[in-house]
Amino acid sequence: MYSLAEENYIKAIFHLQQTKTGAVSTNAIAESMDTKASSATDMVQKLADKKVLSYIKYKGSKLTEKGKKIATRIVRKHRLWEVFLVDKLGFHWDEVHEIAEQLEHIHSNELIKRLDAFLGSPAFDPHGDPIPDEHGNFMKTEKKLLSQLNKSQYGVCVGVKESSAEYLQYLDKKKISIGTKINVLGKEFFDGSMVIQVGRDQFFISKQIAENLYVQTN
Amino acid sequence: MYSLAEENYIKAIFHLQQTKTGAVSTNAIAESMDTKASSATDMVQKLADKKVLSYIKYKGSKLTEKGKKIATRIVRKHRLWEVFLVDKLGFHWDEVHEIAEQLEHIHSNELIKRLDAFLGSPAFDPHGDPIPDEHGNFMKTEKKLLSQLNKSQYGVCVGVKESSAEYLQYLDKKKISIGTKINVLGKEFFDGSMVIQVGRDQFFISKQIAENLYVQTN
DNA sequence: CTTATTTTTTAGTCAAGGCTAAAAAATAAT
DNA sequence: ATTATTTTTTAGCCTTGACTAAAAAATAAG
Repeated sequence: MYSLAEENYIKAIFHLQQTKTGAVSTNAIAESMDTKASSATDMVQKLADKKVLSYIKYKGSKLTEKGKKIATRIVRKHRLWEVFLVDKLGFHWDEVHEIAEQLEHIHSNELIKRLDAFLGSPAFDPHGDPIPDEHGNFMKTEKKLLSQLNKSQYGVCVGVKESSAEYLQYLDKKKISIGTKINVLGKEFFDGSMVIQVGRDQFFISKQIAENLYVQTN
Repeated sequence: MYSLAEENYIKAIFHLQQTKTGAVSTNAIAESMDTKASSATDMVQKLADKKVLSYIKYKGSKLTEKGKKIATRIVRKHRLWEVFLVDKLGFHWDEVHEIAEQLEHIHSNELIKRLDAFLGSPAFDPHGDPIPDEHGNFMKTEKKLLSQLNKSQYGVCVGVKESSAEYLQYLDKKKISIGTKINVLGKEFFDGSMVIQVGRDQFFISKQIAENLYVQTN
């Protein structure tokens, strides 16, 4: 059994090595955990002792198969709980992260199995992120960023890259959620800004908005 | 915000002062928390500093109004989650305690409000224990112990005093659950044992069984 | 009303998980 | 190829919540 702190480190490292390739730096871990590098060093040394990750002094950390398994279990729990909060309790997608952050640490295999069944074994969470199955396998999707589309193309929103409450609330205000169809009416090559159409509304979005929204284009 | 350890102490003291009258002894707290008296002393001193309870050296502890409020909130959460686990996820009533013990520490008022609504604002948990409302008020019930009934009387099971998995499993085996009607066919005054009827079955039960089952008799 | 026993508290440790300050290694800049 | 700078680690300390052993208070027994 792993402590709350250990689980949170494992999850953070897992997410970090999704984006960056190779070993994850101690500083990156500390930053993402909102703590000091010295604390992160202590923790990765402990997790290395427990064979959860491989760690080379001054070189960084990389989760072992064991570590990845622990991480995907936590991610699975987090995302299933998010589905529960939105689908069953009627929460809004920008309100669930914090609560799921707590619920993901509840220990009970039976609970997860039953929760999954109760929710109809969803493949994606309310933000469009894939929910790993009980073996830790993620459903592969060929999604791209809205910013990669050009004029006259369109896509269906399938998820977000950034999921801060601010960003999600912006999307809400613009009536964009999972499943929303987005038409690109124009694109400015200088700054990457776009004019898009959502439902009957047309409006301008900055590059920053466009490169944090995933769309599917088939 | 209170730590996990603090919340568990508060809850334990709350339950202890339900049964025993007056202040709760440090030893009783230690025993119920499965820890040593010295640890309990440390904790009650800390909780007294925080005005959660009043503590007099060598005399024991008593929750303040503030402390009782915290405790009932935790009890409310625990029991609501138990209803969720049984009613929605199909768990058996003897399997839910451990999981609810974890879920009761999730912090979110909105979550509890929505969970309560989702479950239809139940007044009792799967063991027949009353669920306090959002103001901390328990529904009053005039239940008595099965052992208090005499020959030819009957009652409807409304709860259990003891809720160990062993006891609950015994009740299951005998097909006794909340709502089950129980007829007392005979009672032995020497040892308090009884012969009872449940559905079409008649069988013998010891005093120990009878005095851990609550019934309503109106 | 003393002595014995039980209960409770105090004093001193320990592990987990943080922190700061300083040292050491790696990387960048002259 | 040396400095300078950044990154990472080490060393030492703090808090929380546990523990053991010993002291002190309360209660029971003679």
